Amino acid sequence: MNKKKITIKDVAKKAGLSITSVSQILNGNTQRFSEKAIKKVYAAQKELNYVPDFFAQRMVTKKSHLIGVLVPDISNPFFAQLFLGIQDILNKQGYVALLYNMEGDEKQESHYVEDLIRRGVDGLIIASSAFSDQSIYQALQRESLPMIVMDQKTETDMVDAVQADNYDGGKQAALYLQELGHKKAAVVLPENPTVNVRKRYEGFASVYGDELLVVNGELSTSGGQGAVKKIINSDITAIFAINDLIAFGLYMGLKEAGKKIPNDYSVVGFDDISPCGYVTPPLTTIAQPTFELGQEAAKMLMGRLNSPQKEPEEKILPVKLVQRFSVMPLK
Amino acid sequence: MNKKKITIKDVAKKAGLSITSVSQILNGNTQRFSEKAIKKVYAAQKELNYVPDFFAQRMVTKKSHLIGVLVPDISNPFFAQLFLGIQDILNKQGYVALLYNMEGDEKQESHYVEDLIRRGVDGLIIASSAFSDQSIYQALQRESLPMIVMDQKTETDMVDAVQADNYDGGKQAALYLQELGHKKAAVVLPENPTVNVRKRYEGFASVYGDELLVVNGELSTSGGQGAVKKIINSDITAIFAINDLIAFGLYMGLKEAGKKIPNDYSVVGFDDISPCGYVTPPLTTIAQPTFELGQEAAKMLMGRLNSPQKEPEEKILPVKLVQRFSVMPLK
DNA sequence: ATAGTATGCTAAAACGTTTTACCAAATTTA
DNA sequence: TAAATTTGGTAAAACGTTTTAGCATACTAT
Repeated sequence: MNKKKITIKDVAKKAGLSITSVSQILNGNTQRFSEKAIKKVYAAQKELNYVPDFFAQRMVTKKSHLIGVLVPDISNPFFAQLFLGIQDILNKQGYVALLYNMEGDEKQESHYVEDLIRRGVDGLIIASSAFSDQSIYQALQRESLPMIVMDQKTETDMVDAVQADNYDGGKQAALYLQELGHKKAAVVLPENPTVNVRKRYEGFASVYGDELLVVNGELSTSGGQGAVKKIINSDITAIFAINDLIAFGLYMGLKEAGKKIPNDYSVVGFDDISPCGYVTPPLTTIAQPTFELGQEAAKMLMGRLNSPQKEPEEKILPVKLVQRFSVMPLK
Repeated sequence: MNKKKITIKDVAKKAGLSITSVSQILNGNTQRFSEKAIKKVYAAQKELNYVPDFFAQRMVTKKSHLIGVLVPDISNPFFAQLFLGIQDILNKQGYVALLYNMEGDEKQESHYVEDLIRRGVDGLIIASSAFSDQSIYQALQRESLPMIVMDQKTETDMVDAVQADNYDGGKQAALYLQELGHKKAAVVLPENPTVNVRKRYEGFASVYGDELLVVNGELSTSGGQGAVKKIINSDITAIFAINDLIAFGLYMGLKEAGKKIPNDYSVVGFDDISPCGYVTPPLTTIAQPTFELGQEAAKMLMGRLNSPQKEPEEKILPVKLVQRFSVMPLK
């Protein structure tokens, strides 16, 4: 039970060198040292099974190799997938992600951010909505913490950003539906949409113009379910669900109402989360490169960490329509 | 741009007291101090907007208030939900979860655990499989780090554990199916099942005995899809998918094969993840109290942190059958 | 031979807390 | 009134690194 922590001092003693030398060599600054010294240090390290104390290290370097990640809902497979992409890159670079789930209380977002700052994260990836909160942005500026915002870039932000081509996605969905003969369409989206969601809508609206029925519903299955009432009271034949969860809600609601997809209504979603494939009928949707989106965000953050002064960058990844069986040509 | 870090020293100076006093008071050890001193310290803190440096604090206290969480696949909504439950409790207590996703390379699990240890986590929640790896266990013992294992408890482990009543779940599924007249059933599960999965199987087998067709398939949709071939070549009428993802795979495979659920085959799943509700037909399944499972694990870990010497505890949460529309009585 | 320059290494400061051990003054007890 | 105790506080050590500044010694060039 005598757990004596092994410190750099022990290694130095065993190697017959100074603490400084051990530190330098172990950190790769080997230029100024002899072969022999280097060998001895590594040998001692191995023998003692020495690993530097994380907190002591961080205290002096001020780098935690910790990245804060904020998502609105990790139980939405889209964000789980996104997180996986982020983690993929981060881990390869020796960084680790601290995941915070906003779940409802997005007002508290600034509270979480404060906490993340306290814990000494080196940077943030914000895939959540309430970034609009100016106070967050200022807190980050104050600490000069780099961050990447996902899908939330407003034109004025001087901040790195990565997003999917939401506008084009909406447009593709609309073009596809129109080509198949659908004259009138509905789109269901939240009342106060975040930027990315609004872009999808705008892309869609750019082709459907006035022949568009807008129905409000939250970004969840119940949001979609709640929207069907208005839809079945209209004369539209196609529905654009602003995300897949809403589309699934429509599935449920429409079934309850005795309507068939795609016979009565064609529906296309957005995201391409995995249930799209095993729902009935499989959902035609606009696929985001979700994993890659996460990777890209992480890469961009790593990039900024290495060169803090470079110009804010913005990356837009393409989306594509994946055709399954929830859409039919209107005869 | 002159970002001078505010330290406890600054607070001490402003309050006209010693560093020691400030530290004590701010940490709630106010007994030995006068009202006046206390007031002054708080005032100074507020005025300077002082917050203790995380790493300096940790370096001396050795507590990170960080909990490592290992899951096999965060994109499975089950684990996302579980994580939410964990986070719910942890955050309320001022702790934070470090989520690691094992995704495939479970051999690397011990590598991740090492990393978690290096980063100074105060404890671990392991919902992953390869805990069998003895070396992990030893590493943790060596550092005397508390951990909770989920769904992986083998009889011999002297470790805190929380799990769902997997055996009973399997049994409930079987009883239900049998009652509806199904004489022969199949169960699909991985070749080398983890403990929890085996328990489900055993519970199911305890009622079906010999009339049981065992088909192997991984814990994913593709695992279920791959299993249908063997199933349609048999004379069984009911299928127990050892988790919901497998069930969804069966949905896809059976459809391809031109079979209908529940008319041709009744299927029941396990977990009750959210897609169960919007798949067609909605999936009858054994519901785990997923969120609560996570909460319970977190609570138990907090408990052990506070009293390291208490006896290892084991908690089993009940599961229940939720009937939807993927099962029919056999006429 | 002498100045200059690599080469190989180290002592000590710094990072910002918590904790330990102790002290002086004021109050109580005998 | 002397001794003991309580009250309100502090100085300094410790935590385990990285980094800065510098120091011999040996080699090179003039």
